[in-house]
Amino acid sequence: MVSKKDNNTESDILEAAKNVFQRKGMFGARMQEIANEAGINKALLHYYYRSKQLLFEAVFKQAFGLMAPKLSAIINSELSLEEKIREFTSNYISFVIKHPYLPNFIIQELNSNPQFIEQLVAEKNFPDIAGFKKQVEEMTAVGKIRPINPNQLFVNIMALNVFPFIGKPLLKGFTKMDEKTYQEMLEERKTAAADFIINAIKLEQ
Amino acid sequence: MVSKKDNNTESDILEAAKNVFQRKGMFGARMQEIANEAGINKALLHYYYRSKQLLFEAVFKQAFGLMAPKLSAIINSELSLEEKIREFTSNYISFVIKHPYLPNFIIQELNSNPQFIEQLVAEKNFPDIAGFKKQVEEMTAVGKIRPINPNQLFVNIMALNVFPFIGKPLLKGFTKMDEKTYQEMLEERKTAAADFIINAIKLEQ
DNA sequence: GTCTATAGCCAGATAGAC
DNA sequence: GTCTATCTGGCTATAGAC
Repeated sequence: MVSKKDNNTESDILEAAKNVFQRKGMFGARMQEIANEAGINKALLHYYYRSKQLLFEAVFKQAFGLMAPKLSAIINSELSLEEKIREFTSNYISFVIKHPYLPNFIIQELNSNPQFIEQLVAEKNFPDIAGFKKQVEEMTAVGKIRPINPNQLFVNIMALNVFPFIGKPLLKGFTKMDEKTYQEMLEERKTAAADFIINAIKLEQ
Repeated sequence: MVSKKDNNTESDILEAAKNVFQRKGMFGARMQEIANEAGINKALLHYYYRSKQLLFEAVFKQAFGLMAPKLSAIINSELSLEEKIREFTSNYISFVIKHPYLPNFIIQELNSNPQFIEQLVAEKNFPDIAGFKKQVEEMTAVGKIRPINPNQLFVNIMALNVFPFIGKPLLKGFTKMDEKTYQEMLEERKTAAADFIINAIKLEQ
């Protein structure tokens, strides 16, 4: 039995580190700022996590671990292709509206630390999408959807869901949307993004 | 007349800085590494650009200035909506295949330096997309496309074009594509992404 | 314009008291 | 476990010779 009392400091640190790392990234973050946000002392960070690098990895793995299973659960469910797309889009956008820094954090760190990927793949942290690909091929074969490379469809689904969060400043610059309008646009995407995808692939019978 | 000789060192520095900043970001980059890559001494960086911050801004503005006009030219052309989408998608993807670090660099820095946006907007560096929006509304009004919020369509177009570059490590992890397959997928997107968009909005008459 | 040498600062990490 | 004080290294920036 692992003792469960007194794990407050440790989880306070992780929570504070999450906030700071997600806002500032690995290099932009300061241990002092994390300590302040956790309401403790710098030395304690090292007592619990030994180094900045290790603290960062703990945060990253927790963040990634939060996203991956949600995706996996839907991808590998018994739902029809159309239902999967609607379900995933709606769930994902709702989730990320509550954790807006998450996608950018993950993407950014994966881009600057390619070794993370190998590690994550090796540890089987990536949900398998083979079932999804097969489903797309079957739907194509029976003429229910327009022929499409399953990888392309997967990329499109991810792009339409993730990019509005990562590209927010850029998109706001172009479209001149204010913050409120942007949030409404994101809300609308819970169904609008799925509609867009379904329309793109569906064949009238 | 501004003298044009002897601008080699200055442009060597900018080129080296571009490479390092795009790979490592503002905080990850080291002045020493930039100096090495430019084949000169650290002190010279300061001689030409005064500080890391100013050098960074020079790189960023050059990068952003490379992308924005291409987009603007197409958006504000006389092409039909469908042609604009096909033209933009094909041009953008071809361009970024040659400059793969660019989108991530721009997005990342816009996300961590919100003041950049205000500056860019103030300096009118963002192409105006009002003409595009109007075109979408007209096409909707005459029943040529499915009704869609023009902002949503714009977001979708950007997402489908930009995300495959920014999310590359993530997408490779999920789809298990190797590097060669991934590049082929990107090539295919020059037309496939546009097809996807057109199919999503087009109405059979 | 270009270099070497170094100042000055700041952040991560540690020692050691309590 | 938690704190204060301090070490240490690395990085930006500058001084000054050539």
